[in-house]
Amino acid sequence: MDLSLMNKEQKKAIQSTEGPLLIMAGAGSGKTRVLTHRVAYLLEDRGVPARNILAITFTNKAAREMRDRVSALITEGTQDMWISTFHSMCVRILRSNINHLGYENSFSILDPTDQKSVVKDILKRRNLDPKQHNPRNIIGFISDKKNQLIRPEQSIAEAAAYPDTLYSEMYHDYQQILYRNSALDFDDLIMLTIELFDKEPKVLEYYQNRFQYIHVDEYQDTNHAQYRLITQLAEKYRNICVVGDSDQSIYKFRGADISNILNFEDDYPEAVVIKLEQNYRSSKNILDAANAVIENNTERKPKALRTERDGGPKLQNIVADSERGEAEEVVGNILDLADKYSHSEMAILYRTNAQSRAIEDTFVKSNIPYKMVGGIKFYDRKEIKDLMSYLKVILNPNDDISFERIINTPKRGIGPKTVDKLKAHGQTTGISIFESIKESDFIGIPKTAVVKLMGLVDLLEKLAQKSKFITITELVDEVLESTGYLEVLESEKTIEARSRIENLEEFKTVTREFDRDNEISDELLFTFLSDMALVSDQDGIEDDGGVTMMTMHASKGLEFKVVFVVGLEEGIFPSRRVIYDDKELEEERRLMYVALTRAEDHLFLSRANSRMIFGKTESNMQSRFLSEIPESLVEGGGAFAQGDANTGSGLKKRTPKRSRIVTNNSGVSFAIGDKVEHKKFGEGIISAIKGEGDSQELDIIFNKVGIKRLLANFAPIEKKE
DNA sequence: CAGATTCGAATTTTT
DNA sequence: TTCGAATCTG
Repeated sequence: MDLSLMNKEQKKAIQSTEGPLLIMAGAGSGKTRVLTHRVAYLLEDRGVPARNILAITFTNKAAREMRDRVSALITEGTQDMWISTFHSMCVRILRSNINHLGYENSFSILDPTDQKSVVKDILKRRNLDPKQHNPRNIIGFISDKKNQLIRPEQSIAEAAAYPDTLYSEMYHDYQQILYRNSALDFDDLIMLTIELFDKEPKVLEYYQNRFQYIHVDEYQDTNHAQYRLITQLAEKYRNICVVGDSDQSIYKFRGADISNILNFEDDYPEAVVIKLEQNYRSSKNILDAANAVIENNTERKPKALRTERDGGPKLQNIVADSERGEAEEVVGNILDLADKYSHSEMAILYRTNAQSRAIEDTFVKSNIPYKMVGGIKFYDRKEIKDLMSYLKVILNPNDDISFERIINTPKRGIGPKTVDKLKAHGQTTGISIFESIKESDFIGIPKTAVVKLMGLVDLLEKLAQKSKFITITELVDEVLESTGYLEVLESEKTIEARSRIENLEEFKTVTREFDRDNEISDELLFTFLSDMALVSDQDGIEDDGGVTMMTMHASKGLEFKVVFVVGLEEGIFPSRRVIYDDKELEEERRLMYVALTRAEDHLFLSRANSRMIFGKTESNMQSRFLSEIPESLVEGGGAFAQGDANTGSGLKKRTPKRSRIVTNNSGVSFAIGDKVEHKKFGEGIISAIKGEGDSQELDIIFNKVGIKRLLANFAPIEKKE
């Protein structure tokens, strides 16, 4: 293996193959290169058989890339090597072993929408109001428990007070329903694999022997369950190599536990620790800015990225009037740079998907090609989910969750009352909806509905027969035709319906690709659905030119020559919800760090003096993260001086910048940053202005009582100075 | 039962 | 603002 282009640390990381290894890899430090070379080195120089190597990533895309890059480095094939995500690894293990836990090996995998319908069902059955108990919170609760490897019984036993006691009961219901449907959610995949290993030491030992060399990428994002799983697998050989950067941990809200990486050396006292601090991506100015920001986090291991690149252009500060103006500034700068960089080398990063709208509109108007990552997901679209549900039911008629979705889609006159009766019957007898239909004659369902239900059952059974002899693409066509799904859409003649048909067509490019790689067999549909359950839209981002638009979260692991970070305002980024929680604020700062370190050459930081949020105009102070960047690194207006500075691009003249001014009854005007005196609360400073007219509100940070939101017109306040 | 209308909630989310 | 879901009406 040729390692001559590697630096000292990288070489050491590649060659330390025996025993535990922690690689602390800063942003842009060539982490992926190290990982791929390490695997190749194991294969070629150490003669480790491919089948004894495991590499775990978080995304399918990352897994695919890793396999490709390893393949490019070595002569033999990589088919025997497991390079996969946590989830697909667990699916593979569970498909052959889950019978030990009482589930069918043909288990189906629930997506978040399915989860939601299960929870709503539970709420209904318990006569609870979904408004009082947001299904999202309940799903979140269940997910948390599973990530902590807490089973329903234990959760019930441990629940101390009200909502937890109820939620634990619902967790119990939920798990029971899933079990009866032989369905697993994403968290189950991990939790049940661990349970399997605990229960069946022989199975665990088989995989321990198989995976003698284990690699885990993005280790800072592992949750407790994933940590346990890795610990189990690595216990025997202890050749465990984890790679990560605690400064880039931005998924705590999903259960990621940063202490996994921080405590690695305690778990494996013999561990070798290697720091990769040489950055090969960003210019010095960008890196200095990122380092300056992240240094404000108190809970971190000190680490500073170095670069040999020169300063490069200064960071550009953009202050616009509105989100519209902000978008126009971005476009102006893109046009300026268009002769030096292609569109696909540029990206716009924002905190929330909602912020993409103004930018997208402006892009359309300016004819700038773009691609948007995330937002409304392809596989979340109704038509795709409907189709998938048909396929799932064809494979597994007892999948009630999917069956309920399609029982009256397209409309075939089977209403909620009928469905309720079927479900009730199923509940008392313990059989599925599909089976219940066969007895529908006897459970008080009107004759007309019975006929329709029988017709549906008949159709599905025919499709199930056929599915064994045709390709998935043919099956999809068959479903769309025979159910009348396509017909209904075609007769609608709306733009909406048109786009749904297009999406279904798009789906068929996926099935065609699958059909190309797979032979027709009675396992075909099973294989297809298993594959599909774990793919995400992130996988399909292909480079067809165009500026990338995405959330900062989605940008992790990517790099661009030119990066725009937009919406740098208090309340937007950092998000309003975390401002008073130091821990969460630090996570938010790590997100800023991730965003900044995506940039190679040019970095633009922008904000708007006011913007529409949920239909209301709001003004916010500049983000504290901006103030954390040394002014010497920044250009454009008065850099980050409070509440001032105009655009950096001289291209377009924006309306002269002015903070929004509001007036109260006495005719006094207020702007962000003004000091005020309140009759009761004392001295304070205005931090945000929301809304218009009489309902206009001021957020004021008072020295004594903290932040208060007051009506500008009526609050007893006076401007100071 | 199905379409129309009103109501209310609204980060981030690799699988 | 914009989405989905609950509620109302024919």
